[in-house]
Amino acid sequence: MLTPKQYKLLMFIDNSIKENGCCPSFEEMKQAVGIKSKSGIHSLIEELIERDFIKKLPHKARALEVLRLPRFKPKDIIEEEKKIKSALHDAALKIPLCGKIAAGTPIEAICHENEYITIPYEMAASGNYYALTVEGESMIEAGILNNDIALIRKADTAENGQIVVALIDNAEATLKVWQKNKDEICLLPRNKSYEIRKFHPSRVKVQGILSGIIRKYI
Amino acid sequence: MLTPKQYKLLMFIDNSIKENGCCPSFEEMKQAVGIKSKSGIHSLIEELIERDFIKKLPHKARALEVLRLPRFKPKDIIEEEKKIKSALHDAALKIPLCGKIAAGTPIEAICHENEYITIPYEMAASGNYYALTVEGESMIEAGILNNDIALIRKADTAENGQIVVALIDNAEATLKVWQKNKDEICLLPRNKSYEIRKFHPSRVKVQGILSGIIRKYI
DNA sequence: TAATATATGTTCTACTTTAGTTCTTTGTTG
DNA sequence: CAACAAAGAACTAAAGTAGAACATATATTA
Repeated sequence: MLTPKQYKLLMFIDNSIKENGCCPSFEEMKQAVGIKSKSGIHSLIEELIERDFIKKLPHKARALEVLRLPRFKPKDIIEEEKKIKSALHDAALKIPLCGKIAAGTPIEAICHENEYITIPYEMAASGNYYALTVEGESMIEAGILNNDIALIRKADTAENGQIVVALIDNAEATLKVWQKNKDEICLLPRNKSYEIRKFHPSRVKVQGILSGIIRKYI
Repeated sequence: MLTPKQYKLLMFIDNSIKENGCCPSFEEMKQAVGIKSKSGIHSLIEELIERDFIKKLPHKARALEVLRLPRFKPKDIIEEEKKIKSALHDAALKIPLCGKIAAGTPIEAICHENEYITIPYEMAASGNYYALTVEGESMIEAGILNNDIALIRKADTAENGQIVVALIDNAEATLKVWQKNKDEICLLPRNKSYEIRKFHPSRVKVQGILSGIIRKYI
């Protein structure tokens, strides 16, 4: 049976010939298998020849031929493929990135369908999510900075104290702490130099609840 | 198997015969393959004959015959594989989650190999990354809160002003703003109630540079 | 049909680039 | 430390490029 490297190389050569019609060079094999020296490839190939998996025209370059393929995969390869699969599963969550939150238009209107952000799987295990770029400093004391990416779970109601995306007069979307009193909605900033805004409940709609923050440092 | 030029020529000849019904001349092949001398074509053809891909009627002009073509994969399989590859590329990376950053022991020592966090692909396009849970409030004015997940890019040097994971006396790891003066390292908090700590350069090592923050709201 | 022109194919030399081999060093692991 | 795997340098070989001279087919036409 083959070692993982031998298996990987054999499959690469076979695949490469079937796809490109021509035999890969040692340099290409190096890359594919992930080793840094041609001598490594050389010995792998000798081993594959010895085991009758490939044939070589002597004194020719790029003149390998695959004779047969192994029936079984080495265990390590199976393990690796499983990992890749689960990584794929975990990573499958892409959510749309919907422009800037302080913009004066409703969120739906400014969604570009082709911008997505990949988010941590655990972060959005269920429900519908979207992402916004935060503009402005009004939530700075809640650790939400300008240009942070806010992950929003779609919702139309909120509990007091939650940070929400609120749509005011169907025109302006903003990220604030939600507080509903008897006859009014208060949108609380988390920055002392910003003022609390109060609205009649009919003027304000919850568009989503803040579910995560992602920030990148350059 | 074939070299790229051999493959190109073989496919051209095969195609040409199928399309025009007759074998192309050397001049035509020169153009098709992109070389400037007939001798090159000649040797390519000799090689193709040697490998049993084409046959030649001796002492005849334009008298080549294609015997076989390299085995190909069905196109749909190639397409599918490409899709998987690009999905993988887009997929989020998993990086190890390494315990809490304020802990008194060096980071390497507390890494649990089996805890991972999936992060946005764009966030860690290259290099080696790991993640830490932030403990404490010392960076609160930089928008980094208790329990945030800090994404760290492994590094052993930093520029002044960057937020780094600093290891002090090989014992204590901490997240602070890095500032190197003439003869001392200053670790600056971003919280007025914390003090700046100063060390002799020999006592402090950079373990990584803050590359991202991920926060989850429940 | 023989002579000839043109198209086509072959061989040679010289050279550059790419590919493959071998050997030494280095590092790892049991 | 022995056994092994990998990395790298130095080397050898093959592939590719180019041009010229030569050889052979095929077509033309006197």
